[in-house]
Amino acid sequence: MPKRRYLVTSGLPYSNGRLHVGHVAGAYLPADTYVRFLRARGHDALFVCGSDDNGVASLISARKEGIPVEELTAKYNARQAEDFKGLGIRFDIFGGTHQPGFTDLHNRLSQEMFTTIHDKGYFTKKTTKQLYDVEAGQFLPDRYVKGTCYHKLPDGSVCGYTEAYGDQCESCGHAIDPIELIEPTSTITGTKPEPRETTHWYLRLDAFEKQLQEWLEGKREAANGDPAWRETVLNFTLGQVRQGLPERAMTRDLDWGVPVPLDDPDAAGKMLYVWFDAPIGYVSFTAAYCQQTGGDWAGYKNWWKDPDTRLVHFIGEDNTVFHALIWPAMLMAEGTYQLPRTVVANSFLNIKVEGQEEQKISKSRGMAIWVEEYLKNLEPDPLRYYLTAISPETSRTAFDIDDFIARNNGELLNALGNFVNRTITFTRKHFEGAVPEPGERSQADQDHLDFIAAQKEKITLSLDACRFKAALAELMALARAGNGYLDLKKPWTQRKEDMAACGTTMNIGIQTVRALAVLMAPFMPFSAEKIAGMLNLESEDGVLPWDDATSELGAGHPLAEAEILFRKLDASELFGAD
RNA sequence: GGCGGCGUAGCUCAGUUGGUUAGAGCGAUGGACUCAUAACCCAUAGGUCAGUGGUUCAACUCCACUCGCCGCUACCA
Repeated sequence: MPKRRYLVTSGLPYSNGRLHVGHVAGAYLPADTYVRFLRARGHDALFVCGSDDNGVASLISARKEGIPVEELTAKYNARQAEDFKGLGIRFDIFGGTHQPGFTDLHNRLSQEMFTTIHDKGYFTKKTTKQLYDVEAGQFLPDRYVKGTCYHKLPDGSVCGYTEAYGDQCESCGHAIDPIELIEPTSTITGTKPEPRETTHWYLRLDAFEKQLQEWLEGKREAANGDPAWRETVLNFTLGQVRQGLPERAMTRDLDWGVPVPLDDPDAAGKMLYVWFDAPIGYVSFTAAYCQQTGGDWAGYKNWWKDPDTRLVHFIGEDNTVFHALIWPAMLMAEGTYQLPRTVVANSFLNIKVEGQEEQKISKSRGMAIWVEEYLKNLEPDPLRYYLTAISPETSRTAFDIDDFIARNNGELLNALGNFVNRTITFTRKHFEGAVPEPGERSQADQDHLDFIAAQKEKITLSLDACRFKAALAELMALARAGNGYLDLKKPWTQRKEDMAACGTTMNIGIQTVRALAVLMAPFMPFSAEKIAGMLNLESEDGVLPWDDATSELGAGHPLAEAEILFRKLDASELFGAD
């Protein structure tokens, strides 16, 4: 297999809060698993992420917490970085669009892209009326305006719902133009905003409709080693294209962000739209990485402008429109960058606790499992395992605490952990702490070895296709088969009758343990590392070469003492409210 | 209203171009074993694949409609 070069990104987390399990399951854990898999197969991979610090949401949060926005984003950037580290999600670089050491490069690259697109004529300059909060001194995004719904119902009356937000009325369901709201109120200050004129630059997405459509249509099938895109992403984006793509404003009236780099009085005091600069974060963090490791930030071009680099974005479903339509359109407009090869979008994760209905994860209602809290008491691998097992790849799924406990105890502990433990323990005890001679293999022995190879192949295919849940199920099938094999061969009986036959069984048992260690490493790196320790395997920076799953550990290879991989969990001792 | 998705065993879900008796895990029942974190293994039970109609030699799989649930509808990210 030829060595390939990958640039993998995870959607930038917004640096105005902590991370919960839904974030992890969406854009971060699958990406980390994928990168570990690529490296195990010998490919080059650069894994890039960082926080999204700009935009109005962090300003609002900073106001709420009563601290400067720089302080707020720095605080959450650091805490999120810790969370990722604790979970074994290992980015090569974790930057931030407004963090010290990153801002200069980020602003520069963002402004360059804006300028290039502007000079190529893909922006339209337009002046519109928007609501302005005089007290806060800022224009209000739709969502931050509240008022009475003006929408006329079929019977001729007016909806009149008084709690309607500026984007949509929850009572009649109609989309709202905030300018039309009756008695509008700013949700920031509670004052009445006034309409003011403002000028912005709109990206002409319509100019790229055809190009986007052809590009997306080409993603239905796997090609050139790139997987087929998920149907959910294609259905959504192609549906949008079919309906026609409107112009979208790429600038905002704000004082926090990347300044609009135009020599135009109308651009004074304006910033780039946060969704314009956020994906450029992937580029600027790459540049920062190049600067930190090789001294030359311009090295980012070797990743971003080289057609041999495969750019893969992992995101949550809410980011689909930005990563699969707007961002590619920006890249098409700019003209010198490579387009994403793959955009992997996961759906949201709901949460379910005993006695209650499944519901959305919610900060305000305390319905969330925070990574920080989890890591205080528990090991990362069970969470990595569970979140992959219930990965919302095709539709929403729910984090169910009872289910988490049941899977930890029944699958990780009883099936996988116990198999590793019984195999190592028995072999050490009866074969002087080393791998026994393979001896003569029966049909059953060969069948089991064939099964290992078959599972490795299935897992490889599934991971290549970014089907993490399916790959993990095949891994568990191998652990179960290991248990079945031992029960079939009964080495505890063989030991008394035919020591050589017993040695053959345990030799194959050890080969199975080794295969498990290699194949589970992308999913559960900490546990894989423990098994590697028991088997005295060489691993380079935590990477176990993928093909070692089916290469045999020789007779006489020493074994270390068995170590408990997973411990039994009880729901009552975990996950206190909030 | 428009776009999209979902509805498969008691529970959670898989079913990759339509093709033989529809699968897995958990749970339940019965049996076996004792190397192991009282774990593991084997067997059995259980489904009119939401419903109706259609295309086809053949449909869980394609088409139409019905019922139920959900998401999105774009300057909040």
